[in-house]
Amino acid sequence: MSDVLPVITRKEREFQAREELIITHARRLLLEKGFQAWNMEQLAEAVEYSKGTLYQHFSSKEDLVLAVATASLRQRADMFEKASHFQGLSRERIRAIGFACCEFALSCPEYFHVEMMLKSASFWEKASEERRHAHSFQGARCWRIINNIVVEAMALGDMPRVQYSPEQATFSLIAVTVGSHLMGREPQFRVQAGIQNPMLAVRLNQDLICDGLGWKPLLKDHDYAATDSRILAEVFPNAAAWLNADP
Amino acid sequence: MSDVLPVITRKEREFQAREELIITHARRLLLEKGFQAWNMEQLAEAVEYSKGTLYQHFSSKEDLVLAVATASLRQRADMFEKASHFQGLSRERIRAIGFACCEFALSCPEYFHVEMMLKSASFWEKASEERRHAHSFQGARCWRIINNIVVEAMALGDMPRVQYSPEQATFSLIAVTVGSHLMGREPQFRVQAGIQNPMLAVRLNQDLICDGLGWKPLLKDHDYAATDSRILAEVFPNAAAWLNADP
DNA sequence: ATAATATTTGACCAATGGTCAAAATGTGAG
DNA sequence: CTCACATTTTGACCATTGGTCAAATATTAT
Repeated sequence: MSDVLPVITRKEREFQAREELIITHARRLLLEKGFQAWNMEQLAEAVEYSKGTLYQHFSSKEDLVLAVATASLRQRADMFEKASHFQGLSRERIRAIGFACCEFALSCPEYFHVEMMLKSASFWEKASEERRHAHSFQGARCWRIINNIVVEAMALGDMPRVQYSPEQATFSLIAVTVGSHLMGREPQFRVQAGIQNPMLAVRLNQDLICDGLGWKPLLKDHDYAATDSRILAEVFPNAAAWLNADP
Repeated sequence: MSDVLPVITRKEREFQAREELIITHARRLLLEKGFQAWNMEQLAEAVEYSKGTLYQHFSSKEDLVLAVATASLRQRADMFEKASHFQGLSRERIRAIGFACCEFALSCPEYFHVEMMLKSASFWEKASEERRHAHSFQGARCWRIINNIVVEAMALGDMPRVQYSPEQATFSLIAVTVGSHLMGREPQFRVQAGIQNPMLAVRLNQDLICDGLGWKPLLKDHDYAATDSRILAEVFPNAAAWLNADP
């Protein structure tokens, strides 16, 4: 019961707490206004510190935004990890990941757009080396979790391994997911496509890819509604009724 | 043979030519540097006019970038239209659109990222009303061409119409395509997925969606290599060997 | 209490999107 | 050709904002 063990001092804890505060407010601004329509002064006011203090945490506005994205991405990986422990068929497990991704998208609605933003070279290179590394690390976590399930599915014979490599299948799943989340946020597309619940559209598209990959059991050969109930109950007990609704 | 008919005067032609010049250079800068890492002064130098002249064409930097995106999108719709005249089965025709989209992506590599950029509210509202309208119009053209083929496929019985509405199927195709193009441009993903040719990955993912939709004939039931040869020969005679290569 | 150290602040700087009066160019009548 | 008028182009100028740093303030140690 001494002060020796904790290598994190009170100061450092306060510093970290402040960093989280800044990130939270920056995330809100990103969601409400995008990247351009707010400035560091406004953010400083919002967190009740001065601009100079912000720059003790982040080397640039880009560095800060990358930190926001990475925080969200870590949450995404955490939720993927949790979902990956779901007990069931390989396709049921990838389905749990699909739910996790929707749950995540509801919790971090700004994420996918921010992620697209920081892909431009000029953005990336204005962020600090550590933060870039941290972001890549969390991205790799997400990739690995999905890829592991795909590899396992092929090993179990749930998915044919002749046509596509596991990495290609993983890429397909990620591409359709990102594309669906991005498009599902566009009012114009939502109207044209008559989409009421964008998350349902995301999961539908994931199903199409899985069926296309021949990932058994196919949609028509299994009672996935029962699976969904289990996933919601076991993995997201608090999420409740956000997905099945199709008004 | 008089000067009466052309309602476009020499001045107006020169004005339009200069606008195209500006858009072309802006597109190059967007591709090389993204949105932030160049300024209107540099662009003015590049086109050998002054900053003030640029603002006779565009009300803001955002307005200019939207013009770039719309010019690309018009080209995309034109190529879709051309591809949609391909004679063949409904799934062969949607395949021709898939090729058109890859050909387009090679010709306008900056497009998808720029498109994502202008989805943020602050960006959109800094552009002029006319340009926003022009952009929506070209977007609707692309949508309609795809949707028409989907509707036709369902009418012909090539695709089951019970599970998904044509609009949902169209949305799936667009989402997977956009997602694949975006992800395929990320070196990190390319390495992880072992992708040599991103365009091949895009078309593969489109195939997965089509198979998932039950769009007959399925990949395994038809000689699509022959179809591809026909598409390349008939629709893109100049494109030559950019796609089948799988080194 | 006081000195030493660490932290916070906001005035300041440089870069840049956007404006506009003045300069330059084009036009047409005499 | 010349001059007056209209149109177009220009770049100095302004306001905003990302980023810096010396001074002010707070904290800690003696």
